[in-house]
Amino acid sequence: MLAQYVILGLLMEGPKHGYEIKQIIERWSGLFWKVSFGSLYPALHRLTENGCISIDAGSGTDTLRRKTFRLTEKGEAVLRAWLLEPAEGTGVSRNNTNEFMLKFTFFGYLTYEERDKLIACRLTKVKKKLDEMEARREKIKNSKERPGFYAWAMRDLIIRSVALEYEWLQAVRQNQSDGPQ
Amino acid sequence: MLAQYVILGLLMEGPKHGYEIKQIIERWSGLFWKVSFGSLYPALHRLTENGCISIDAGSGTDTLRRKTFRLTEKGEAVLRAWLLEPAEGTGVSRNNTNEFMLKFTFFGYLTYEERDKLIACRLTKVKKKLDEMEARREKIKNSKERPGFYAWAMRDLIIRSVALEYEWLQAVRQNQSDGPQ
DNA sequence: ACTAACATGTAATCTGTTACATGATTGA
DNA sequence: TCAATCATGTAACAGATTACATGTTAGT
Repeated sequence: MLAQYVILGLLMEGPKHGYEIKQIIERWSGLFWKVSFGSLYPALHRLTENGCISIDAGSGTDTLRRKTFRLTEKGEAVLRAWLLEPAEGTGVSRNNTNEFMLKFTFFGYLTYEERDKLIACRLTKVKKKLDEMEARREKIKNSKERPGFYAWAMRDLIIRSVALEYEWLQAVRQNQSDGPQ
Repeated sequence: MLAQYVILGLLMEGPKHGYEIKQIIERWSGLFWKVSFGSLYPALHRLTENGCISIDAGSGTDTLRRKTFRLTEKGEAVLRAWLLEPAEGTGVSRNNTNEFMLKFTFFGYLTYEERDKLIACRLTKVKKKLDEMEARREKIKNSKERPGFYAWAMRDLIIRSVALEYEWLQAVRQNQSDGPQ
């Protein structure tokens, strides 16, 4: 699902073939996001049928039969629409392997106003989550619930990682005007 | 898959019924782990067939027909075995929504030696990952690759979150002897 | 000659979510 | 009485991984 948008995002730089896309994703982040060929190629086929990407004429006929995929105008529009809708979920979450992080990576393709608004929106959400988590921690502290050392420490790390995202977002917001691009 | 182990871990505290287990998971961490009924109940059935848990006699016959599940000796052994095998994957990763975190929560059921060994193992892995990531960042910095402000900032957050886990692990290792339990 | 990496693809499989169905209990 | 929550369960569906199949190219 998200794979499709990552493909579109990477093709913004220029045409690429499938294997290349996988390599970039791996390099660019063995970090928090992986794609297997079993989902990459079907995704490329779907996007081609959609008309979001096109296969460059002549490609696929060389000895390595590699196909060069190119972003279409429709694909660009679809990417933009996806980037502009605020991501659900905060911090270390289950499914959405941080949809926000994935979108964020491509924020350079938005205008300053657009991305600043998205970052502000995210900032509000993360702050709210952080407050909730800290309030919940206080509540547990003052109750008879005794969660044991390890459950408690786990909660501490989760809260701190959300706090880290919050501070990071603030710094990003400050610096984005100074940074390259 | 992981749901099964979480069930076993929670049943260590005492018998519970399904709905209760879901509530605990939600409370205990709307944080980074969720279970839907559609996976919880089938998991409970599988575990019952396995002989890892048993249904208390008489339960399921009251008006609310709720069933009380109890950990068996086999279930306890299966949980222990799972806790003792070092978790794969580091930090913010795709699938394993931090298998380590999930295991860590139940470390209280292991001996001091067992959990200290696991934490030490984790510490080594996280340090290695962190070093790799920092080296990669340096390499990119000194090359002509210019990833743009947002891709760069994304990388920064990922590295910092792994660094956070590293520092947290060190603190946990220091404090576990002092803490409760 | 052989191995590793390049390159694309499909099918079986697994796992989990969503949506539905059923019915009891509690409090407003 | 009505809504919310308690309580369990199934079936359809979506998504992704693994394993397999196929063939090329480059380096040792």
